[in-house]
Amino acid sequence: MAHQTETHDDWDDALVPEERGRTSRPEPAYPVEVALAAVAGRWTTLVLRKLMHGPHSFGSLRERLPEISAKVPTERLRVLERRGLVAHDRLAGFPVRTRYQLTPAGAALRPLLIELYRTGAALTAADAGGPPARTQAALSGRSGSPGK
Amino acid sequence: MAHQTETHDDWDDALVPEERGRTSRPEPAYPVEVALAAVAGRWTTLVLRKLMHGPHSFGSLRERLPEISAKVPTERLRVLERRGLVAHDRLAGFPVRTRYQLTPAGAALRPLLIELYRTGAALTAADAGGPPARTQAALSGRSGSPGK
DNA sequence: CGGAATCCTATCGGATACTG
DNA sequence: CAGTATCCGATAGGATTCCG
Repeated sequence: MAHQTETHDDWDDALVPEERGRTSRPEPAYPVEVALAAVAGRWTTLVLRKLMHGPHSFGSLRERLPEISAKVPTERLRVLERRGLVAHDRLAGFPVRTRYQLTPAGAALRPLLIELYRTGAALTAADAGGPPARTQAALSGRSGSPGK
Repeated sequence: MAHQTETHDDWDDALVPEERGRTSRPEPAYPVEVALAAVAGRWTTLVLRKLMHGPHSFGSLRERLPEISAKVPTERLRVLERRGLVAHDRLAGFPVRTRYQLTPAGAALRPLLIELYRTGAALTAADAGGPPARTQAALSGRSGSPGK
């Protein structure tokens, strides 16, 4: 394997397929950060999951998530809206009813939620199945030049 | 479609394939939360990405992530270790050198990182391509019984 | 070189109370 | 019913300093 003069920042094409992914800091435009920002925050994935089933009203969401406080769904929904992941409309008439639903962009988060579940389940299984994975013994003790 | 007496919490099998996924709060054992916890925190995904390429020393990591402060990588690495995602061994001898590398469990995060990038890139593209997605106009005005 | 300890600040999450 | 406004405690992140 050829190593260059200095940097061997070998960018993995699977992890960083584009040029804009080659950042050395967590800038907001970095795609991974964008996706994380979309699902970040307590209750966010649960709200999204509910909305994946279809539209929900404000109270309807709170019913399904009983332990959520008053402010949180408001905050979450507002952020999700600002990001274009959720939209709402008001069904006027009686006691005002608002309907929240995912936009196409929001619906696009579905594969990510599935992958999050899958990964988390796998990690949990690994926890129970095997030991803490102290791979120390598997490490080779090469003490060559530090490289840089 | 059969609806039961009260709850029509139709659980999407893709989103919630198992019984333990049927939670109404963000409990730590909920797989999605497990996965999110693994990649949560500033710089975490970047650290993981570096380690995906292979082992790194403490200083090596800081070199690659210049703007990271001293405490953060320590904290991140410790947390990742506690979760069994990273392991380290010390290459004794001269100025002590420590080698961090992913455990098999840590390497299992790779698909998630890829999916995060993919999703984030898609969201960004949607941002640039289309308007803020005020789908209000696209919402159908069904004013039937709220269901519950 | 590789950390641990300490301090400080910004932000988040939650509870409560009030408004449209 | 559907929010908004305010307060507050907990925590995360960053800088700095010191120790193995």
